[in-house]
This record gives sequence, structure tokens and C-alpha cells, in this order.
Amino acid sequence: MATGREIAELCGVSIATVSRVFNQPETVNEETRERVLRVARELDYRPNESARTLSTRQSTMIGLVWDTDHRRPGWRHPYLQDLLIGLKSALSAHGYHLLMLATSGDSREVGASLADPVGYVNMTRRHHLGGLVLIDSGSDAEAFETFAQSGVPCVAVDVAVDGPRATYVTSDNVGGAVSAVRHLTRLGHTRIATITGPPGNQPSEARISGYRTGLREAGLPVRDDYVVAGDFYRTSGTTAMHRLLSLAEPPTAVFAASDEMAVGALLAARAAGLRVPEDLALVGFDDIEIASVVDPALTTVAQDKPGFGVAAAKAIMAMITGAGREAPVILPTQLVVRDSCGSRSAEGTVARGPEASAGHSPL
Amino acid sequence: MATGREIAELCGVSIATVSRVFNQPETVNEETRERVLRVARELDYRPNESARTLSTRQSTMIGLVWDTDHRRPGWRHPYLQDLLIGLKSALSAHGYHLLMLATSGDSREVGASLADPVGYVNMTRRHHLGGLVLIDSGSDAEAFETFAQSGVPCVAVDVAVDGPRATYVTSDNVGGAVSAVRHLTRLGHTRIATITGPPGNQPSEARISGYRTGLREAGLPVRDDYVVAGDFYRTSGTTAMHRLLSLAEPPTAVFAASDEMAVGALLAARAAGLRVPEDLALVGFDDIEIASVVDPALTTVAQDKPGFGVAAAKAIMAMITGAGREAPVILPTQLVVRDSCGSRSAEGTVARGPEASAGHSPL
DNA sequence: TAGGTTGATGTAACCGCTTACGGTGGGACG
DNA sequence: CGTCCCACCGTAAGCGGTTACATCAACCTA
Repeated sequence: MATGREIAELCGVSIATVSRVFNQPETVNEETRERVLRVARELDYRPNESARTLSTRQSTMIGLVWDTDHRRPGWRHPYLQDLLIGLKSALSAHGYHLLMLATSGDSREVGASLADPVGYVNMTRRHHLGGLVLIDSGSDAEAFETFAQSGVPCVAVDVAVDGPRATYVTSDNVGGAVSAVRHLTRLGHTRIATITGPPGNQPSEARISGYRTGLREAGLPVRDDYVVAGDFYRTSGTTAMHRLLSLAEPPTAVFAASDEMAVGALLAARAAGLRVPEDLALVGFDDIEIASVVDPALTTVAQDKPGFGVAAAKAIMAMITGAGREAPVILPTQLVVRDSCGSRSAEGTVARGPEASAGHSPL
Repeated sequence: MATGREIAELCGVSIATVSRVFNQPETVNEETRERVLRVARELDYRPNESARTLSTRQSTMIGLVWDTDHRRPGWRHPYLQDLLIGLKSALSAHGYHLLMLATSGDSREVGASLADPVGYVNMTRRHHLGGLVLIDSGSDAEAFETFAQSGVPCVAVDVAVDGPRATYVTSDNVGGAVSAVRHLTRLGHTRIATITGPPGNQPSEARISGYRTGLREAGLPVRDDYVVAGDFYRTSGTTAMHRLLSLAEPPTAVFAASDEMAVGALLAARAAGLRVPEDLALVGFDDIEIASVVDPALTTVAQDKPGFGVAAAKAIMAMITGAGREAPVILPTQLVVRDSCGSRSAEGTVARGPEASAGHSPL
């Protein structure tokens, strides 16, 4: 590996000049600059990142905090891959890389895990990371708050955090839920139930709120027995559906707060001898891959999956260069109408209303 | 941030001793060692990774080379998340982290992309990465060869590479395909077709080979018109199925080299008025999430998804500490019998035979 | 012509840690 | 009692960059 010193000697300049060529090109004479660049190219010179970071106390890496929650071993993030794609591409535009922080193992490390966010924060300082991207694995909300308060630039996905240099990006969950319910009311449904996410989960609460708004909008009452709690998992959708079907006056339509639960509900309905969509209309949330595969294909509220990554990257870069915090980013959602509500629309038709995501509070 | 120097002063020792406490604890007197450790703990000391890397020319980071192929924009890795989970947890046991290399954007960088593997290799040297984990995004085989030849410790997933310090991890694709076909022949099928992955793709070729072996094992002929090429995508499964159904003597069973294509085939069969499994038996490969959701639930060859990550981590760590190359890792597969073949077995039943993965060449 | 500017470059300190090498004191040994 | 060895620790030279400050020539201005 060629070093700056070698280039300096070959060019007959000092290493300071070489450094300047790469960092403040305008301060060095054009002729020598060209010469340095040419030699650098010939030697295939690459500045040593460690040396640079050591000197400037600023690396070109962003930490990714993401872990599978031990309390929910089967949990998989519904769109991690898309998120990473967006994150990576947006970050690379700034020459930044993503460092997936690991949970300890190093004897020198006190132990970093989401149970000990401080460990991650220290990791951040150890590596002079520019900031952290926090990906929710189902129930890390409290831990995220610690990150956000630490002063390290943070952007959380799907968790509303607050801190001196922290922000978050999430979908317009309220608006998405409203559009789902609105879709059902327009089809004539009046007995609309919802299967929610785990209590306390922010997107879940927001979707419940949107559900209520949607009903009110149509002049329908909000019945407590039509709101049954799930946990985003498929099985919880099944049990919730059983419960709904056992009501004296079962709903004719269900809005599930996740596609997984919608699939669970679908299985339960089918097991109970109900036809979907004839006897029961179903709307999900997320638009994960299986939504288009189940039979009938699921009408659902789609999130802008790579958009999360791109928005997160933008926010974190803004907080690195700037000083303060950034405003939360609320991504619009789209109702994807398929077959699970009996709509006449063909598969894949997207009903996107500019009103779908407007005028509602973020979560 | 506390530095080694501060600790040294507080303890009345030299910074060399402090360093030794963390790197060669046995060479320092127990009493002073304890003292240093105590002070370090009090000050919440964390060794600066950049300084350490600069000095030792060895970081605790492994590069992750993974990119969405521009030629296949919709492609998603079937089990990236599980792979990452395995990779991360196994790596963290050694105190290592995963660095997701980004594709340039930095003015200092010549431009790194899979089209220019050299860029990544240079990135490796810049950051003094311990090695690279290469994740196939569908068609990077040639690029991977460049990585493998570069001398950097490399372990590829699902691509057989060769190099001075390179190895790979893949499933027993041959054995998996054999077990799939065997399952069909045992059910009495004699007209068994296969929908393959893209030509040249190694797992795909291996699965074809396993398909042939399985037929030969049962004394069945290999008919060319029963081998139709797909590309792992769902739609290719659909068109391939159409082709098969248009044959004078259509197959009664189909082994698809990916679950996605199996789903595509399922849709085509259904559209043609065929019942699955009554009129057509179907086996997939991968055991991705949708396999258990489609109706009928898909019988498929499951891969040990987190196992890829764990094995890759082990291999790369071995190559970092050791000097030479490691032997390729072939992970066993399991036939997961569900409903798409008309088997009587209940959902989720796993037929695992010790013979399933034995005696076949890797790819 | 003295003094002030400006542009281009060199000098050297520093970032925080690792490690080869040398020094010191005390116990074992002849 | 002199010598050798060994356990322990300090000194100092890096690792490869960045950057505040000094230097210096050339050019302006009064």
C-alpha cells in the first residue's frame, strides 16, 4: 500500500501538500496538484481510514443498531432488505458506510446489547461513528430513548424518539389506517373491526387512531369489542379473528394492523367456513411479499420500504453536517387494492389519493 | 473519552503497561493489572479503534459485499435477514463487526461496485478489514472470482470461489434436489419435470444434477422437455409451467428450483384448472416464508438459513487467524413436507433423512 | 524602497495505541 | 559473593494521516 509519504517524495513535495490535495484542493497550486494526483493514481494510493479517523476524530461510518429481540425470537423485520438497500445507496452517495454493530464478545467490551444501549453508544465513540440508525425489532422503544438522549446523532425507524440530535422516520400510519377503513366504508361495510399491534407500539397505536378516525369520518360508532389486540404475528391474527367471529354480531370487515395478522385472520376465517371476500372483507398493512401471494390476494396499506432507508440516510447526514436535530420524516402510504375486499379492481391496482396521508399527526 | 494516557497517569504507570493489561494481561503483575482495570472501569475507558487499527494494521471489521444487481432490480435475496442474524451473532463472539461496504460516492474513491471489485478490495485495505463476506445477488459469480483471487480472506455464499485465502458456503443442493425428487417418486410419480434457475448459476446447476440423480435412482428416464429454464423469479415459474402444460404428455409432478418459481407454477396450474396436489404435485426449494402461506402449503427443500451466516463467520475467522484457505462448507438441507404433493403428513412435518445430504458433490 | 498582502508550501505537533528494546531488582546458583 | 535469569515495567519509535503555524517569494501600494 502506497502512503502519503511515498507520494510526497516522488513528487518532491511535503506530505502536508499531499494531504491538502485531497482535502483542500483549492489551496494548492494547480500544477503540483495535478502532479500529485497523477502519482497517486499510478501508485493506486488510498488514504488510510484509520489514520484519518484518528486524526480528525470523525469516521465515514454510520452504526446500524439492529438486533433480534430475545423475547420475540421468530420476529423478522417485514422489510429489512429494502430498508438496507435504501440506506446503503443513500449513504454511499456521501461516501459513508454502514457498520453493523455486534453485541460484545470482545473481552475489552463491557457488553453491548439493546439491554445495554450504553455499550452501543460507547462503541460509537470507539469507532468515531458519525451517528446511529436504529431499527426497531419489535419492542426496543425504551432502549432507543437512551440512544436518542446520548447526544449521538440518531435516527430511528418506526419509533418516535426525542433527543438533542435525534429524529425518526415512520410511515403515515394514521393516514394509512384511515385510507384502509375508508376503503371498507365505501364498499358499504358498517361493521368494521380491527386487529391491532402490541399495546404501546407506536405504529400500532397510530393505526388504531386512524381506524377510529376512519369510522368517525363515515359516521360509524367505535365499538370496543371490535378492537382486539394482536402482536403483529400471524398467530395472533388467527386468535383475534376467532374472537371476533364469536361475537354476537361479528364484523363483516376487518382491518389488520399487519399483513402477517391479516393472513392469520384469513386462515381463521377460512377455517370457520367463511369466504373472503364474500363473507368477510380483509385489509392488511405493510404490503409484504406474501400479501400478493395469498388467496385471495390481500388488499393492504403499502409502506415506502426503500424510502425508509433513504430518508434515514438523509436525516443522519443532515445531522452530521448540521448541528441540531432534524424534523421527523413521515412517509406517505398507499392503499394497494387487491382481492380481499371484493373490490372490482384488478390485482395490483393502486389507489393513491393525495388525501390519504394528509392532515394527521405522525404516529 | 478517557485515553490510555490518563489511566496511566492515574495509576502511576506507563501507557505501555496500560496497553499490556488489555493485550497481554499475563505479562503484567496482578496487582497493577487490577489497579489499571479498576481505574479503566471507573473512567469508562474504551480503546480507540482507529488508533489500534492504525498501529496493528488489523481492524475488527469484516466487509460485507452485497449489492442489488442492476440487471435484476426486483431481485431480493431469499433469506438475507437470517443470514445476517447468523453472521452477526457468530462474528460478535469474536468481537468483530460487519461493515457494509458502500459503492463509492467519495471523491477520493475511484469507484467501487461489483463491476469494479478492485474498488472493494482497495476499500478492504483502506479499512484494514479482516476479510470479506460475499453475498450473491443472483449473478455476481465472475466478480466474486476477482475478490477471491485478490488474496484477501473471502468467503462467498452460494458461489463456489477459489483463491489463496478464499472459500465458500453453500447448501447441499444436489442432495436437496435428490430428496425432493425421491419424495415424488415414492409417491408414485413417474412424469417429473423441473423448473431450473438461470443457466450458469451454481446452485441451480447443482439442483439440476440432483434432479437427474433422483430420477436415475428410481430408474426413470431424464427427458429434455421436462427440464425448463427459469431464473428463480416467480414469473419465470409461471411461464415455465405453461410450457410444461402444453406438452403432449405433461408432467404430473414438478420440482421447482426455488419457492418463488414454485409459487409461479402454482398460479399457472391453478389458472389452467388443475388442482394441486390432486392433478399436480409441486416441490420447491428454499423454504422461504411464503412457502407455508400459499394454498396448498408448499412442500419444499429447506436450507439452514442462519447456518449460512454462522458457517461463513467461522470460516472467515479461521482464515484470519490461520494462514491458508478453509475447506468449503456444505450445509445439509431438509425436506419439509407440506400439502403440495398430496402427502398425508401434517403441516410442518419434517422428513429428515441422514442420507438426504450425503454422498454428493457440493454444487 | 519600506511595508503589507497574498498564494503556495514546508515544519512539526498531534491523534491514541502497540511493541521492540532496554533497564532494574531480586532470587537461584556455583 | 559474583553471575545469570527472569519477571516486570518504562522509553521511545512508529502507524499514516491532518492542520495550526511559520516561511518565503512575488507582487502591490504609498
